[in-house]
Amino acid sequence: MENYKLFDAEYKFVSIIWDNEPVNSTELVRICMEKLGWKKSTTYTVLRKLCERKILLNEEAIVTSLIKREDTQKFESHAIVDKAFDGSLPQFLTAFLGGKKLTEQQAKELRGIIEGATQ
Amino acid sequence: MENYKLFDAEYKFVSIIWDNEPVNSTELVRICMEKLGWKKSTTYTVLRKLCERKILLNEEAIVTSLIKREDTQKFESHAIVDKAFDGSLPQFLTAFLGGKKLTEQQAKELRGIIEGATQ
DNA sequence: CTGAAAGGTTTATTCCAATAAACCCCTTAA
DNA sequence: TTAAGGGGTTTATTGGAATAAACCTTTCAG
Repeated sequence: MENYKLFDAEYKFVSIIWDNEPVNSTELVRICMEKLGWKKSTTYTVLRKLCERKILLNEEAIVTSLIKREDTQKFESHAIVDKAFDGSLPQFLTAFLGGKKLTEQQAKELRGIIEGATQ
Repeated sequence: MENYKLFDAEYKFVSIIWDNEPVNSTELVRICMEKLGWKKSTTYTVLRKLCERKILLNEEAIVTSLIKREDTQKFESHAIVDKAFDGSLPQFLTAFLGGKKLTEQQAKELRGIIEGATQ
């Protein structure tokens, strides 16, 4: 879904909602003021646009998300791998590690994820 | 280096150069026309800006890159992991796999990369 | 000599993400 | 009855990415 594409400001905003939902809209205005430095109208503008795109829901001043954090994470991870690594996860991993060494602890965790995904 | 941040159009452009360098500027104009649908002036405008930012070099109509593909790949991979996965590679990997299974072949390749990066 | 091609630069235009100012209506407590 | 919130919408403004039109100089083949 091309729908999952969030711009930077939108991403920060939705992250706040994921961290706080369900959240009252006035409370959301307060949090965005504090964490993003946004004015009230900015928050409502961004909120409305994301509601139109069916990414958020604002019902009786209660804001919730319609897409889960994991969904955008999956989308974003594939987007970067496609864009910059020719779709190859090994290439991504190699670039990310970039010659740096992993501790045994870190390696173990990664191995575990791979084993868990192996047939 | 905040320098490695390339916008979408810039990224496509630099990718073409990585694939073709050293490349003559007139030839580059031809390739960008073909692959990106860019007019000559667009190519020269983007080229000049990237030269000003020391990302590309245009010397006597020979264009080369000053930063390597691996450098931006490393930058971009860390950027996304920081932005969307709280800096956690395991979280990235989990989201990327998203429940999908790996073939033994794929798992083996990933394991190999991890082993290669283990102390 | 000339005109076409190579190798550019200067200066705009367009589009849209990001942000907000200025309103609006409704409820409720003093 | 009013003014202080709560819960918004309408309409701008701005800044920068993306793209290009128009123009320029030099070289070189015919």
